[in-house]
Amino acid sequence: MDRSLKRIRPSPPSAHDVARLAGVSQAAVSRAFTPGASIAKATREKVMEAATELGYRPNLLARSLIKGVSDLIGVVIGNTQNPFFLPVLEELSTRLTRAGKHSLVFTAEHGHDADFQIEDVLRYRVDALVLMSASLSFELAEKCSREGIPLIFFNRRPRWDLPMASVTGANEKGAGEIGRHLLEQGYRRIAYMGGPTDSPTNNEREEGFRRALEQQGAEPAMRELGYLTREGGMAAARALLNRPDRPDAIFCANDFMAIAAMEVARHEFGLEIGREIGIAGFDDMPDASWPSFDLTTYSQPIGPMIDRVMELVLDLDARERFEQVIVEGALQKRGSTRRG
Amino acid sequence: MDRSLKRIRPSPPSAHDVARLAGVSQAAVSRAFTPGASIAKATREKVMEAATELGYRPNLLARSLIKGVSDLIGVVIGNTQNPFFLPVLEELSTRLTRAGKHSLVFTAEHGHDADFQIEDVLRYRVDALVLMSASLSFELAEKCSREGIPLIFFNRRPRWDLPMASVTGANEKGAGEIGRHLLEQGYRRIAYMGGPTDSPTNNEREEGFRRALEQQGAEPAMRELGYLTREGGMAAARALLNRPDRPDAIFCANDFMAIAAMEVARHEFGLEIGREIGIAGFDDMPDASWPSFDLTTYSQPIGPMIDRVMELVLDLDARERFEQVIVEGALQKRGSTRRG
DNA sequence: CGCATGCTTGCATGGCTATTCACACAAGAC
DNA sequence: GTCTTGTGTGAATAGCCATGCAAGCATGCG
Repeated sequence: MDRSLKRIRPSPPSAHDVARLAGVSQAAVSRAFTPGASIAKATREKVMEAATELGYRPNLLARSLIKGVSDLIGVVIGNTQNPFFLPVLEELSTRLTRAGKHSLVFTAEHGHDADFQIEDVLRYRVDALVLMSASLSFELAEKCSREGIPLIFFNRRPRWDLPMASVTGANEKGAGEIGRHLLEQGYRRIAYMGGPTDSPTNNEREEGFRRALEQQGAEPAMRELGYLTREGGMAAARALLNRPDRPDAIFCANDFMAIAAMEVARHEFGLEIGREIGIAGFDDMPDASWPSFDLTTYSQPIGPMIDRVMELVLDLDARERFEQVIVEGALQKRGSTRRG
Repeated sequence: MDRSLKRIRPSPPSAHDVARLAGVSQAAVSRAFTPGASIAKATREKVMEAATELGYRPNLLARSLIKGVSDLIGVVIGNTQNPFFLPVLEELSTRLTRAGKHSLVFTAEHGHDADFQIEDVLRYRVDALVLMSASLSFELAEKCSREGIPLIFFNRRPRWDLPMASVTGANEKGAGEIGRHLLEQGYRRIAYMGGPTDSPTNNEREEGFRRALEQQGAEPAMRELGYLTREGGMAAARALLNRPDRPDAIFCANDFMAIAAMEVARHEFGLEIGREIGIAGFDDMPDASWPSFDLTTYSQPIGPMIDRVMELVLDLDARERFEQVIVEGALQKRGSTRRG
């Protein structure tokens, strides 16, 4: 009986309310809030005044419904402990907002499958989908493309030959530079420590590295593939360092794992980093330059990479060009591979 | 002339299309997709079949428009380099998705002001707003509350006596434990290194720390307040360590700054961490337990904290109780404060 | 003064779905 | 066989805003 739910939420004023107060039509209100619309200055002011008084704010959901464009960009972050992605996410979100878009963030729960959530993403009619280090099943990818939603992979190339763009660092090139650098420094028993073999990023880095060693006539690298977690990296490092032919240098698929390896080498095996064991990573994430790590690595320049992502998100034409953009970084020589 | 924009986007099928194909009304389609709605099993199947054939997916924007509930939760992350927030954000986003909500992420561009963006947030009719380590001006906060949008501060108490809830770690208690721990370890010239004084989080930690020292009859701590960036932390550490009465222990407002301080102490001043200088932080972020840091800290348990955030987001009643939830963590004694 | 032009404005409609209401129909009670 | 329930269904409406269209108005030109 009159168990009135205490104003669950006072429904916000609509354009009609404003129109009534301002003594104009609802259409005028709409135009007042549309930059460049055909409306007299005086009218716009009247409307704005009424709007302020009522606390009116156009409902973007309704606008999206009409325009068929939501201005929402889905961002899927692969479930990773890798701190590299925090600045990336921040930068992306900032830039999207500045461009009048907004980021709807999802996390891929179990490693690979952003699958389950995609359904939700699509229901919100996002204008584009940015996948950060996450994968996608064949069907799902197809579903998006059929839906006309551009797919942009960040830091990961799409596995199949499907219509989607990608922005990645210079994996092969960078890994090659790391390989040559290690040889120059005099390391000879070199290992590669990577992620899962079904990760294109991992494979490109390994391949670039392998090829560089080969070209220099060096022994092929030992391999140890773990997961991309902290524990995975540590386990992989232990496996390598326990080998009878213990490597004297390790190139890790990313900085995060490199730091894990460094910690194991230094604190579990008592090795002096650089002199007794060289360690290199990939990404140049902020942690890499802490003096305690001083990690040699190949940078993935976040700013320029996001630049390219934004182009792909905003440029309609790009939807038809499924570019594989590669952004070059630079070798960061640091103490972790300094021998003498 | 017929410069047809090559199917800008094939407008997705609507409930009407499905209804026509299935030979039912649009209402039936709606019901088929509404769990618990009054619809015959056979009808639902017919609808689902047609829906699958057309690739139909209910438009959440339209649904939101009707229901007056968007299922969108605004998440504002303060512009911070602090890696602590990546796992927090991931966990929050995952949990929201699991609860059928979705996170609209914004970044507060210039330190304090999430202000500018709030306007956008409100236009999307978010159901709630979670502020992570970000502040909000008085007017904006009021605007939200007038709009009926619950505000939830995470890791930061609202500065004014306004209707908003907060979930924070046990700042005072934790800082007190750190203080007592440092004294127990025999440190005597103790410093506090914190963030800006207008940050309630900073102030609570400093206050808890100060009081603990006082109760133990110890000298009041030296203070050095920097910004919450890496460079700020390093600068503050240099200032402290250059003092004639150099402290023998430093408690930093968070792990991120503690690590910055540790790096300066170790690599610029050549001090042995623990023996010559004790360092403690707050948060227990993943990096803190790398053996190279082995940082004593007070944990902010992400899981339980997010639990409480979710309660506040989901529980309608909570909107009327503006709770200040404090989640206790535990002192993590590690090597960075081990003297002998 | 007549008319063309350009700027403003309101009306009406559309976009997509959830929900109320009334109604049809089947099953069960008597 | 009638009456009552109950279940399923469709028509109609609402929710909020943008936009095509036509009409109003003023201005400028001839």
